[in-house]
Amino acid sequence: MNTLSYGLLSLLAQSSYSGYDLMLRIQPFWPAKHSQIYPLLAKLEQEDYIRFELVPQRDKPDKKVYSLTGKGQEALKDWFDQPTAEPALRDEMMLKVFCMSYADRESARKMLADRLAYHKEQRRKYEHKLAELKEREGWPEAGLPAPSHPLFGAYLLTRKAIMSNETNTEWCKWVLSLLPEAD
Amino acid sequence: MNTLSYGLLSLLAQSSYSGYDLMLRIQPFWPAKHSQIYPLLAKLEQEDYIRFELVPQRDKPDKKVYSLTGKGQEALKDWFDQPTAEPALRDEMMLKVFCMSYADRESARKMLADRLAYHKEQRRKYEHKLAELKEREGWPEAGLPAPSHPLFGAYLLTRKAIMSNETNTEWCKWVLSLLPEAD
DNA sequence: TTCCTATATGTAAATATAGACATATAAGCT
DNA sequence: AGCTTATATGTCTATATTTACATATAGGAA
Repeated sequence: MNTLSYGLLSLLAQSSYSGYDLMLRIQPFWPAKHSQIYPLLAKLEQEDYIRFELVPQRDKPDKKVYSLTGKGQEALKDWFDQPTAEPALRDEMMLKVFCMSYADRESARKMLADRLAYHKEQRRKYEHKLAELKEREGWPEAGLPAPSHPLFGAYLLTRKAIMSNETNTEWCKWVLSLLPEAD
Repeated sequence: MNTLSYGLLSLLAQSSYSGYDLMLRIQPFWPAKHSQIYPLLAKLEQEDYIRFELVPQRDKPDKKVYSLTGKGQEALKDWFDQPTAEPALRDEMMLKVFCMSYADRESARKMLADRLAYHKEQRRKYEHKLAELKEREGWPEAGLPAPSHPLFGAYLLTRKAIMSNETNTEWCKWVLSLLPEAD
């Protein structure tokens, strides 16, 4: 049981999902390809942490909808109380910034403009997710979901993503302001 | 040549470092163990991107001090103009937050308090690095280093780290305020 | 019609990363 | 005297992760 496994269980604690859904939803928190997810789900199913139901679909391939077993729920609780690993950020751009004084002004500006566009697109997605959350049944009519609310965690994470997004956007704009166009 | 390789070249563009130094300095931007760094440096040296000088030391083991070759400098410039990969953040805590509504209040508070302590310690290190930068020779007496200054990138990255640190700290405190102690 | 994207699931091979084993010196702690 | 930490470099093995190969249906774009 590695961290990604627990991440999948954690998502399944909130709702049942197909492997494809899980793959898409875990991206913002733990990037992984489907080639890593599917074998892991098969292993978790074999070891009785999760089970699946085959759901035939029209217009789309059939899917396996996974849900937590009792053993899975217990594993999740045990994991929660274990020490948490430090976050690991790997960003090629930060490595490039290190040698920025040796690069062309235009190259540097382009790199930052690209990152800014990336953040803008991400921001759009986060706002969409927030709107989606607020339409989910059980969402409180006023204020935030309580800590016991199943959507509490998802809400906190979306807020976190938006906060980080704003900070990163601000940083990119600041750096661009230090690199005036050389027209 | 993978991203870590370019990261090492990027650090060496700024100054000469031993493998041990490189390992320590690249951590905030691209976490890697010495067991990954040393073989990579040997490969980069074999392929003439970097060279080293054996430096005997008293009181400490001898070291290899690496520096960029002309080929390394060219590779760095070419890399800079290539499209930059998206950042990848892997944080076990974010996965735990997803299922936080199913965990004990105390466990959740402990997790966040631990993270807060981690951020505080990191903040101390970043401030130290900033102070260190300002003592380096060539640092401008007033204002920021110019974009052409060799320390420009390091300064931008330290500022970025501090900004993110503040945002993450703020988020942790906000979540803790939503989880009052159940004394 | 051909290409690309999204949905959906899988496997095989290559690469990246982490953990353990190995060695050496010196300082500080118990 | 033995333990831990920091400096310093390396290898070997296990695991994690990515890339490529595979297949199937449907919709939209060119």
